[in-house]
Amino acid sequence: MPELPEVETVRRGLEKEVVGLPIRGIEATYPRMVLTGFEQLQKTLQGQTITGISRRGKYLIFEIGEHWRLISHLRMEGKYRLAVLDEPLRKHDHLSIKFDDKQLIYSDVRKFGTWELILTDQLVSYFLQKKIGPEPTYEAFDEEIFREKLKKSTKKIKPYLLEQSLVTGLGNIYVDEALWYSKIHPETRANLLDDRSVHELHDAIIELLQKAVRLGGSSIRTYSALGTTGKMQDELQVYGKAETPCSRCGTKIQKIKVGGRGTHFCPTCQIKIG
DNA sequence: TCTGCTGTTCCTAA
DNA sequence: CTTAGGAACAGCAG
Repeated sequence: MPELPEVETVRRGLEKEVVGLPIRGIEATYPRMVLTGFEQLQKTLQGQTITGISRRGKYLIFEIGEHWRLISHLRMEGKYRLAVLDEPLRKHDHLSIKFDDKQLIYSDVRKFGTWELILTDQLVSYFLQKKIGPEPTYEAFDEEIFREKLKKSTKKIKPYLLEQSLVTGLGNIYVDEALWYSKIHPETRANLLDDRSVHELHDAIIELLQKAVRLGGSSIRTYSALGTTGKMQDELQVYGKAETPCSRCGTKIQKIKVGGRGTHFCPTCQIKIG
């Protein structure tokens, strides 16, 4: 499910459903996905109450009591859903948190998603170490700093944005969208972007992700789970639109490969420089 | 059956 | 430092 808007939508759903509930037990059919160890997680969280759900970039953070934070990353296909207590786990369900009268199930076909239990004290250093950049808001995402970083790099802009270090939250869908809005070719080297382009890109990222959050994210492959009823997929301009006309100029949207990822762009609006 | 594709991230090697 | 490529895993389309 995972770019920032989808993760934020899941966060809001979880917040409504599980905050304030004491954890009665945790079950795993795939304990290996708990990188910090399933047994310790089970022992530590038994009886503790979920006090909040927060988010940093694409990471969900379960706040558990004062001292513990459970960091959940959905990667490509992780999903949460609520179920009655006696519902058995299905094929791709890996973990379940049991409450008094319901359970929260984590399901993930590709098993890429992870859970990590850390002390609250370690939260800041966790994200520092992963080099997670600022949140995509006007307050946190400073255009000057963005411009200076871009100026010092010859990386292609698309893969660079996917690193999460310039700004966090973009994935393969929204990065293509943001580059289309700011009329930048995805293979443009970062240091070749002029100030005007950088400005447009900066604002496009913020506006696009904020709009996607407002619309509840994009639901591309969906079934009943928290955060899967978004409307943003109807607003996409290039992602998944290969061979259809660009809404700005009518040219057919092209699909190429950049940094190993499928990449959609308008060859007329997004001219390659350099 | 085989290939290539998929909303992510991390690691290695050149 | 940069990039490319592959790995983790499973399913789907052609």
